[in-house]
Order: sequence, then C-alpha cells, then structure tokens
Amino acid sequence: METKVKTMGTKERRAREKEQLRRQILVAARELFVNEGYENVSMRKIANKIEYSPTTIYLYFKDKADLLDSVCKETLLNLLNTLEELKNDKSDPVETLRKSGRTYVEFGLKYPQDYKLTFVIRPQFQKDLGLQEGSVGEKVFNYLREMVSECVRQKRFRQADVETTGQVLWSAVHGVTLLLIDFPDFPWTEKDKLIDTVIHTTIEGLKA
Amino acid sequence: METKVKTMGTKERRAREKEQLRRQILVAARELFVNEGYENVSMRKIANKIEYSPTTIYLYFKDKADLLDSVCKETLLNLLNTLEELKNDKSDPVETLRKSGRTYVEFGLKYPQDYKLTFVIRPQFQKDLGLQEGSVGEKVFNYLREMVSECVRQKRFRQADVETTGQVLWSAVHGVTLLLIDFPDFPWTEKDKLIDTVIHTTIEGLKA
DNA sequence: ATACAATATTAACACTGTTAAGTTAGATTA
DNA sequence: TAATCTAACTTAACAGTGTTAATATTGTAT
Repeated sequence: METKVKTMGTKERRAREKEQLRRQILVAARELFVNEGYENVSMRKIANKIEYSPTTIYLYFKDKADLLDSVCKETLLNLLNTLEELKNDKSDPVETLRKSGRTYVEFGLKYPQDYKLTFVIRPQFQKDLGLQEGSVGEKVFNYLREMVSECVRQKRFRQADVETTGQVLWSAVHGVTLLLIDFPDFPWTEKDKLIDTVIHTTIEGLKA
Repeated sequence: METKVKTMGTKERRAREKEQLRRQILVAARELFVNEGYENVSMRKIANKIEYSPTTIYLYFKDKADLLDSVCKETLLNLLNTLEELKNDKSDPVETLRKSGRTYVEFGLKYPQDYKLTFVIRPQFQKDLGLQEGSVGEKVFNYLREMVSECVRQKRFRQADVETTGQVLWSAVHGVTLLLIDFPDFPWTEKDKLIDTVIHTTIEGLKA
C-alpha cells in the first residue's frame, strides 16, 4: 500500500518535471521566435538556450510547426484574458465594444511578433485550423460575439446579424493592426488617431 | 563606322537576352512561390525549372529576398493596373471608391499567395520599405488618395482628412482580405456579403 | 587565331529540420 | 543489494538549404 502511494507520488513528480521542461522549451522558443523571427530560429538554437540536445525537443513537440502552434495558443490565451478584463465594464455596450477593439489592437502592437506569429505565420504552416470547437481561438471570437450580441439586443445596430457584424469588426481591427506592424515606416496618421478612427468609423457604419 | 553600329547592335541584343533570362527567372520564381510558398521554394528548385545552375540566379538577383522583392513589385503593378481601369468610371465618386474596394479585395483573393507575399511576407524579409518615393506601392496608395480626395472635395465625407480616411479604408479591405485568405475554414458569412458589408460599413461610417 | 569580357558552372561551407539508433539514469522488482 | 525495465536524453547521420569563391565555357572583338 505504502509503496503504491510512493509510486504514484514519483509518477506525479515526474509528470510535473516533464511539464516543467515542456514549459521551458516553450518560453525559450517564444523568446527566440519573437526576437529573431520564426524562420530564423533553428531547433538547435532553441536547444542551446535550454541546454539540451536538439532532439530532446522532439520528445515534447511533434515538430517545429507544433512548437509554433503551442506558442500561438498561449498568445491567444493572453489575448483572451486581456479582453475579458473588460467584461466588468458596465458602461454602454457600444462603448465596451469600442474599448474591446482598442484593447485588441493595442495587444497586437504591444506584442507585434506574437501577433503576426499567431494570425499570419501559423495559418501558413498549420493547415486546416478552422477555429475548431473548444479552441482558444474560438473563445476569442466568442468574446466578440457576446459583445456584439449585447449591442444588437439593445437595438443599437442597424443590422441584427451578429456573425457578419463581428466579422466586419474583426476585419477592421486586424487590418489596422497588421498594417501598423508591417509598414512601420509608412507615413501614417498619428497612430492613436488612426486606431480610434478605424474603430469609430466601423462602429458608426454599423449604427447608421 | 559599320563595325561600331554592329557592335552596338549586339550589345543591345545581349542586353535584351539578359533581360529575357531575368524575366524567365522571375516567372519561374513567382509560379513556385505561389504554388509552394516562399519558404518551401529553394534556389535550386527555381534553377531546375529554368534549366540553369542555381548560382546563375545570383547574376541576376542579389539574393532570395531580392527575388521576392522583384516578384512583389510586379504584383503591385498588376494591382495598380487593375485598379486604374476604374478611373474611366464616371459614376458617383463614393460609388467608384466602393468599387475600388471590391476590386482590391477581389485581387487579393484571386491571387492569395501573391497578395500575402507582397503585403505580409515581403515586409518581414525586406526591412525599411517605407513605401519610398516613386515606388509602385506609393502609386497604389496614391490611387486611393485620389479616389478619397474626390469624395472629400464633393463634401461627401464628414471628415476632410484625406490621409486618415484613406488609411481607414485600406485597413478595412486589407483586414478582410487577409482573414479570408488565412482562415479559409472559419465559418464566415457568405464571402461576397462579408466583403460588401465591410466596405459598405466603412464608407457609411465615413459619411455619417 | 588570339585575347578578352560576359556568362555560366562546379565544389564547397556552414547551416537547416528530422529520424534512427544508441546511451544514460532513475525507479521497480526479486 | 543486484538485476531489470523504462523513460529521458544524446550522438550520428541524411538530405536539403542559401550563398560564395574559384573555375570553366561561350561568343565577340582585335
């Protein structure tokens, strides 16, 4: 009996240790991906950073794309948490939606490489990620759905189609985020003004 | 005298031939980039396709990024030409702007890989392309400026700021284009409806 | 025919992602 | 405690990458 308990204890400890190394790899990978770009990071570089042999990584992740995938899932979780803080906001639902838009863009600009990794690079390497059920990505879009729903419920928008409305908003914030990231030298209008105008214009267009 | 003429003739022919091979490389590169993705195409693959040795390419292009750069410039030129056909359109300027938006998105969806190459991949490899003077990219944005200007001149938009207005429109069409390309399995509203709604919403928002 | 320039190729370097085989170390059992 | 088993990790290798330097080939001009 006692030995059995002991056995199970060590098993759990080993599982914990395994999880620890997994996280260590993930942290190293994210840092390198973000600082040097996905395609400039080799498995050997990651391995060096954590002081393991390159092949060890393959015991924890299927391949480099899987590693990217895991990094991106974390990013989406961060984004979701950041957004959900706004749920306490009890002001006008349209105002909350506006704030959500700002938060989304700000998140993208605060972690530009993570954003690109998640929303541009990953789809290229990881085919058929159709925002499958239960995924973090789906949860993020569900957040948007909720926000829009509330506006629709209160008849603040011309159109009642929550799906389309949500997608229009996503297009707008995604677009401005990526443009600001990818063309930093373009003669943009003052950044904050541009972001606000994009969001404001879209919302006004939905109300009209 | 005659020899001199002959000399200059051959010189020109050689220059033409050189230009021909350059174009051949460009065509092969574009086809491979589009079909297999930039990072899955090696210089050796391109060389195989045109039946030259890999290093020959380096006599015509500085490196792989330069090759990508040249392919993208062509893409921008195609986009510009496609858009400029709309200049004959003598209907309402707001309507013309709407059509321009549609044309832009349709171009992106017709050549999705070219679009991503130009507006997402290239900025990653080619730093400091700030839409420099005289570039094709600048000309594309100038087209947008003109369209917006006309609307502003006729006082069809609330705001008179041509720059910001143009950037807002660009954000919207860029956003929806990339989302449709990158997440083909997402449960989008019917595609045409979504595109139209994005453009319509943005323009309405500008009018309001 | 000879010299010359432009063009193209071969060989090599230091990398890449990934797999298969081999090693080590720690827990379990006898 | 000694033998066994197994999970964790490493070494070695493969086929491929972008790119450079040295070499060879070609077609033109003297």
